[in-house]
Amino acid sequence: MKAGRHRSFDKDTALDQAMQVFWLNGYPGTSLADLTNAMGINKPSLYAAFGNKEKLYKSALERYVQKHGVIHAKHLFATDKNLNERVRCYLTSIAQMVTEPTLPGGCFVCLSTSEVGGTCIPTDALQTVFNINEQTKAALTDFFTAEIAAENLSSERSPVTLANYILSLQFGLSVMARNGAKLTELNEIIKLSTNKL
Amino acid sequence: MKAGRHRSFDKDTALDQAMQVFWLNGYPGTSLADLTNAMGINKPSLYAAFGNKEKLYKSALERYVQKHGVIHAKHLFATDKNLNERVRCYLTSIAQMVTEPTLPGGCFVCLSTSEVGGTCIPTDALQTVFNINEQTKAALTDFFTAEIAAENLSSERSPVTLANYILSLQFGLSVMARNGAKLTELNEIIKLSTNKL
DNA sequence: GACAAATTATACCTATCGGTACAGAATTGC
DNA sequence: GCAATTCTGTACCGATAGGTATAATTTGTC
Repeated sequence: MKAGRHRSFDKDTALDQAMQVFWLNGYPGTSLADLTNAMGINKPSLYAAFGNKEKLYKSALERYVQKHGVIHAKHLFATDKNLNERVRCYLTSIAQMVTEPTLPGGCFVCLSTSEVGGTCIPTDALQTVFNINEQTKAALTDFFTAEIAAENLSSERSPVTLANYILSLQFGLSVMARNGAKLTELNEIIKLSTNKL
Repeated sequence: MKAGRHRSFDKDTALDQAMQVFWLNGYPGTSLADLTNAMGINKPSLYAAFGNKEKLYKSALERYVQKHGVIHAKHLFATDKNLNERVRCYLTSIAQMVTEPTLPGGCFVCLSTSEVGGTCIPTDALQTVFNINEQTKAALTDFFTAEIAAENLSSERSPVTLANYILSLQFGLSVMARNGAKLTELNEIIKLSTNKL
């Protein structure tokens, strides 16, 4: 055990709280006071544990991906369903999350991407958002490449185009959720989107 | 002519500048200094002409709708194309705008909708955003209702569902543009989205 | 138990936030 | 030309922004 006074809060729990605040309000809309209130700590503790606002934001984004982002991909690889059903389950899983009442609503990465254009988000954080989206796109591209190779899908359209299509659907669902759309509505959209893959 | 010193700037031009700043940075990401710099006026002039930050934001949103929002609908009613082509032209028109290099990128209303969840946007402005989206949805619903009545479209799916689908596509295109997607990529997405309405 | 190391709470820093008071400058009606 | 009116520029307001110095407190090591 290392010497010195012990941290009186759980770092991961505090990061979860910070993530939810950023998720709700975005980067410029979140103040340090918002963060310390939600995390139940004071500023020096925040800076000692997480660096600064920007680094905390990046950590929150990465935690979001781990906790609420990667969990949906498993539906794409379920062995007991055909391609259409799997993509539908994947998107429905996302739709459930973005409308989940106990969460801030929408997708944190989508909000961050929307805010990316502005001058108020530090360059490093901006790059983190781009990287996350690039990873999602790459994963979807790989998925569709494999599906085409397995002849579950026509090769008429490129895997990249299909990946872009799904990614833009995810974004669309997220913003719709922020606009107050209900899960049933999102599921209707998904049905419409995936009946012609 | 009314008495007193004349306003030394054009109100509509100044509003256009403000709109672009809000469009780029969002509501919490835009400061009064950003606004006055872009508008080329100082704060008392801004307050005299536009009220305050929130009212200016609402005015900017309404101007956005008039200047960059309503112009796309005409493609839905072109008489020389079938339904699929018309919807495609509508979405392509939007895709062009959200990727237009001389504009801030993405859709202002989409960004505002994304930011709606937070606590930093005043309630009135929030309501304005909801109203705009409600109008868009209503217009699309009316459009699809008419198309079904004209037997250009199967009545399997409700006009509201179809409207939600198109609206979520618009949002998806907007966020994709913010993520750096090129117009050609967005057009691929649109082709994929509309090839079996 | 003394000391070194690490965390805590308070208080403070400068800069900027949204918003305004006030004085001077410009314009019209008379 | 003068009064009334309206806008502009500067300077300022209290509050809050992100961030930190400092001292007190808690811990493991010797």
